[in-house]
This record gives sequence, structure tokens and C-alpha cells, in this order.
Amino acid sequence: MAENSTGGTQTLTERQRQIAAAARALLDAEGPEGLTMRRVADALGIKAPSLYKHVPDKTALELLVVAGGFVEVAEALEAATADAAEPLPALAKAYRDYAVAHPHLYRLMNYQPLRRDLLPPGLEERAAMPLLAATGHDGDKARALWAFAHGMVSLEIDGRFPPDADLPAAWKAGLATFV
Amino acid sequence: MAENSTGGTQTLTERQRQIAAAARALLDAEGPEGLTMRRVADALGIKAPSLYKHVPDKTALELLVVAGGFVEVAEALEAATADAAEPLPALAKAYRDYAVAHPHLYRLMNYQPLRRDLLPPGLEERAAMPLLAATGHDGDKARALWAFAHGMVSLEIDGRFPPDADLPAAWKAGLATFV
DNA sequence: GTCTATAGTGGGATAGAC
DNA sequence: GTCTATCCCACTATAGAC
Repeated sequence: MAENSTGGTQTLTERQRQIAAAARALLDAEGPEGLTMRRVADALGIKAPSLYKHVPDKTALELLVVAGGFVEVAEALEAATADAAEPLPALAKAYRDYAVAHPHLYRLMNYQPLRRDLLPPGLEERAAMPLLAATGHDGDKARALWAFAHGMVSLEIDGRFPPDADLPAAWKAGLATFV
Repeated sequence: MAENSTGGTQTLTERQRQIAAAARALLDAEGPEGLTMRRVADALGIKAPSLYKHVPDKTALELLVVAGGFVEVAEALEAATADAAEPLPALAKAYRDYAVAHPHLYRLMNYQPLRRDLLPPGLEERAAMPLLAATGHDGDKARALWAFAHGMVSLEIDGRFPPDADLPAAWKAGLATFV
């Protein structure tokens, strides 16, 4: 394990961290169209071919960004659960806030198969832990809750709810069932 | 209303129906990468530029395909509700079955804003009706149910559930809360 | 309603010199 | 570790002849 270059499982060089950060910034600012090898290179003041000395290909670069997103999501959900008067609504709010704040990253993380084999070990589990805890460690219930939350935020960020839909009310109606 | 050409609200020529059908077949078979003006034209034995005599641009063509999908979804959900011993599980099964059978079409329909202004009037409402009825015409509850179902099927077709996840159990756990 | 020709744009990635 | 040069690919869409 602990491969690098980076075909997987982390420990990054300084340059790799810079590349990932530039890619993340471009994705946040412009969406997936903005995330190209040329644009990332431009942001670092180098030429696109030079990137290939640090990263094997574009999907590896995207995975770096995805991994960063998982860390942030885990931190956000852990923080929301920490004070915990009512864990479920707090968790839901944190999940939604993160997705709405970073819609492009959210899609990159969740709209395609996850390369678990190349992700830092335990990272996905860490991000899922607060959900699991909130359902009394019932895996099926946790997945149902995740699906509900994912459905709500993806329909929101993809602009699929009708303009007049009362989203907070829909969240409440859905969450009520999980208490 | 009743524009054509087609910048909107239906009544198609024979050629337009052929074009939409070819596009749909390509999308089902190869996904969005396969759905290009060249490939659609090829399938009809003509050249890509000729398509522009029948359809203003590619997004208009995609909307034709989306509209066809809504008709099919509406029919599937209506059929599932018809016999109705237990409407909710039947509805969920029909929704899931359709999405899993046509994942590329499902994404085209649901992963981007819906051009309601260009869709045949009443079509979206018709497709939503069975959901609404199943929640006793509670709009917020219906949207929550939709979000749950959408979350489940999109996580499934996008390959985001862990390999060991028990999907039927998650559906059951989620649906239980809506009864 | 079809065609040819073509404009215009963009992308990922490699070879090989320095 | 960076560069230049380059190859490959693909796409949407328009102009104008027939």
C-alpha cells in the first residue's frame, strides 16, 4: 500500500498538493468544463504536459479533489453532530449546506462510481459515520437516510424542483419519518 | 402556444419523430457520448447538417427525448398504481425499474434543469400525479418521497452504493417511514 | 430536404530536448 | 521538472449549391 505518483492511496508531494488545490479552485469556480489539464497548468504558471510528471492522468487528478472533498464533508458532519441537541436536523443541514456551497464538487464526488481502491483507507467510512450513528447504527436505515438527503440536495443543485417547492418543508416531512 | 420546428410544445412531423426515436435508441445503447448529431444522422442514413432542417439545435433534440421519457414514466407509474394492493411499494418498484432499465435517459431527465416552458403542458404534472396521490396529496411529503426515490435510484445507477449494500432493505427502511 | 465544405472550438496525452 | 512541438480525437453549427 501507500502507492504514490499518484495512482492511489495518498501521501502527496508539495507539487501534488498545489495541483489538487488549483484543480479544486477551478472546479468550484467554473464547474467541470473549467477543470482541464491546460487550465490547471495555467493556474500554476506551467504548461499542461508538465502536469504528467506529477499525476498519471486526469482521473487521478480528479480523485485527489474528490478525496479532499470527503475530508471536508467528514469534518462538517462531525462538527454538526458535536453540539447535538437534535442530531438529525443538524446533520441534514450540514449535509445540505456543504452540497449547496460546492455543487460541482458534490457532483464529482457522488455522480459517478467511487474508486474506493484508490481512496485513503477509512475515509469513506469516516464520512459515513455520523449518518450511521444518527440511525442507531442501522445500516439500512442509514442508507435510506443518505438516499433521502442525496435526493434532496441533488434535485436542488440540479435545478429540478419546481420554483414554488417549499424545500425546508420537504426536508422536514422526510426527516420526520426517520426519527 | 403549439409552436413547432421544434422550439417547443410538440406536434411532431414524421421526420422529427424518427429523429427523436433514433436519438433515444442511441442514448439507451451508448449513453450521452453516443448521442451526437453525427450519430443520429448516421442512424437515419443522412448527414448531420440535414438534421438542422428539422430541429433547431441539439438541446431541442434532447428535449424531445426527455418528453418521451416523461410519457413512459407516467404510464409506468399509472400502471403500477392501477392494481394497487399496496400502492407505495408498487410505485417505488415501478420507479426504480424504469430508472434502472434506462439509466442514461433517467439522467438526461433528472440531472439538469427541466425546460418546463418547452415541455407539453401538463406532462410533468401527469408524471408526478401518482406520487402525489400516494401521499394523500401532501405536496411536501410527495417531494420528500420523490427525493428518497430519486436518491436511491441515482445512487444505484451511478454506482455509489458500496458493493455489499442491501438495496431492497434500504428501500424498505425508507418507505416504511412514508406509510 | 439533402448534400459538401468548412469554420470554430475544445479536449487529453506523448516524444524528446533541455 | 519544465519546455516546445505535435498528434490525436471529437463536437456543434453555418453557408450555399443542388
